[in-house]
Amino acid sequence: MPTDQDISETRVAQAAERLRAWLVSGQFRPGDQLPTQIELAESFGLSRSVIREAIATLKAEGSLTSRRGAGVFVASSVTIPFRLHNADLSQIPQVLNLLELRAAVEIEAAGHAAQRRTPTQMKDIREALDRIDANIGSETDTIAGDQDFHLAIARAAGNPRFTEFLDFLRGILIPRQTIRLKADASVGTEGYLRMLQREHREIEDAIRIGDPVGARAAMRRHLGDGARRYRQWAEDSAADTAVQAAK
Amino acid sequence: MPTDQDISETRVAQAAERLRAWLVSGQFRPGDQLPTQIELAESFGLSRSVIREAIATLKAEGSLTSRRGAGVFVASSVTIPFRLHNADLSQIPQVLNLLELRAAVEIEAAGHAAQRRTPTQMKDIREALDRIDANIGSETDTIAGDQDFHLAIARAAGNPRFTEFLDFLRGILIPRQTIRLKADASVGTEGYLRMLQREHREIEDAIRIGDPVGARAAMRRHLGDGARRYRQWAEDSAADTAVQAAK
DNA sequence: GGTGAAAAGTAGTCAGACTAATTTAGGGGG
DNA sequence: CCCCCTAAATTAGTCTGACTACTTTTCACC
Repeated sequence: MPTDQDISETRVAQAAERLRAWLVSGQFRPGDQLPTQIELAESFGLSRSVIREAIATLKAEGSLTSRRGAGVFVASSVTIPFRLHNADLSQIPQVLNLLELRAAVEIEAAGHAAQRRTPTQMKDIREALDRIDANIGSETDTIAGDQDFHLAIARAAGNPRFTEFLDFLRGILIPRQTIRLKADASVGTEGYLRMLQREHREIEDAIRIGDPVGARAAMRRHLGDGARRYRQWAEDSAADTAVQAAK
Repeated sequence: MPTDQDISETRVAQAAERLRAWLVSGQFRPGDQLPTQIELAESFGLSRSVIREAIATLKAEGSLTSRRGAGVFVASSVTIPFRLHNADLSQIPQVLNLLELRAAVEIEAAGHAAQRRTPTQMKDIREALDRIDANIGSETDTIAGDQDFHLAIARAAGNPRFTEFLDFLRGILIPRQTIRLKADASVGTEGYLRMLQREHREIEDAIRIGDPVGARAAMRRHLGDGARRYRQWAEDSAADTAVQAAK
């Protein structure tokens, strides 16, 4: 059985990291030419092969381009990738870990929203809630409404990175969430949705009156409950489905 | 004016293309081991360097992994990339937005750590603090110690996704942070570091006694102060440095 | 049959040389 | 003075061979 633990980073990874830092810090701006590979090798104290592989990595990520005979250049727009490795979302603990990460960001987003939301953003939040109320019979519309509500809060936080990151996690978790809601629905759609709406209202209230502590607390409660419900449902259905052997 | 058109693909690109074809065609399935680099070089009629760079490309894309001494393998499970677009960190607001995102995760990590930390993890946190005290004269050691402290807390949160994500953000923000510390240092290294340590101790106390609310509050204060200090320094030095033309 | 140490196998790193392309510099002609 | 052509310098791409660090396998020993 392989130990499967990456302890020591390779020098290629280290070099790539240093180069990424250069790009991101603005030391080299889009279109700029990097030092020659030989110079990089000398200044990093590494061999040219390692530098070349690091550059190959950044080229694959879209951050660098190179022209034979000319040099290595910074691509027009720098994007830094973050990868979720081993994202096996059939594993319940994996999903819970991601839900927890998302909760961390959403809780803080609610707090910022309470301090920064514009009147327009407040209106968007409120309208999302009203839409859920209106569609409380339809499953799909309700899911969409719930997404809208959380998205509106993220926007109101006034930090585009929050929106970006939550969009990313949402994309991963939505399929799971849909299943969860269906499971909950079997218990009793309407009652469940009304409870959700109570939690939503608490969040909205705190944001409206500009109370960041209250907004964070309400959001924490809301997401904590959601995670608990998911865990419960997952364990129940796991007991049914019996076995899922190797990975 | 450069022709700027890549007409002839490099051999690295060709090799990467052939390997990609293997993966999508299902000739090699997730978890499978590829032929050795030497065998690949021979069968492709290319040098090992070219094969290695092609592999580096596919690793960057998340399709392959390699284990030193063992071999190259098809990535066993999905890796989902999250990209920070237009991450121009020479812009101060951009840095502040990322610091805020990091704070959201670190605050929650401190809370989880207070509830979940093992005795060993508690010891790691404490040792990181002691190390900062011991090196309170040296700049570089202190920065490393600070990183270790925050890293130990992230680990103690018991959710590997937190560690992963914070590592990612740290890699981006470290160069900035280093600069910031130097700037602060000019004001008075020792006094500044002692203040940092006071904040650190508060966090550590709360985690030790298992108080998640206190841990989150202390971490929020600590990171909030850090962001304020960074903003202050950035605005000051922007006024000074005025211009930085081309190189 | 289990165990531990030696051997074999494999990716990671380094050094140097050569190839092919671009960029720069210089010289000659208009 | 400018333009164009050629030659030199520069630079990324490729190849070779060696060595290191780590893992897996083998095999003798208990």
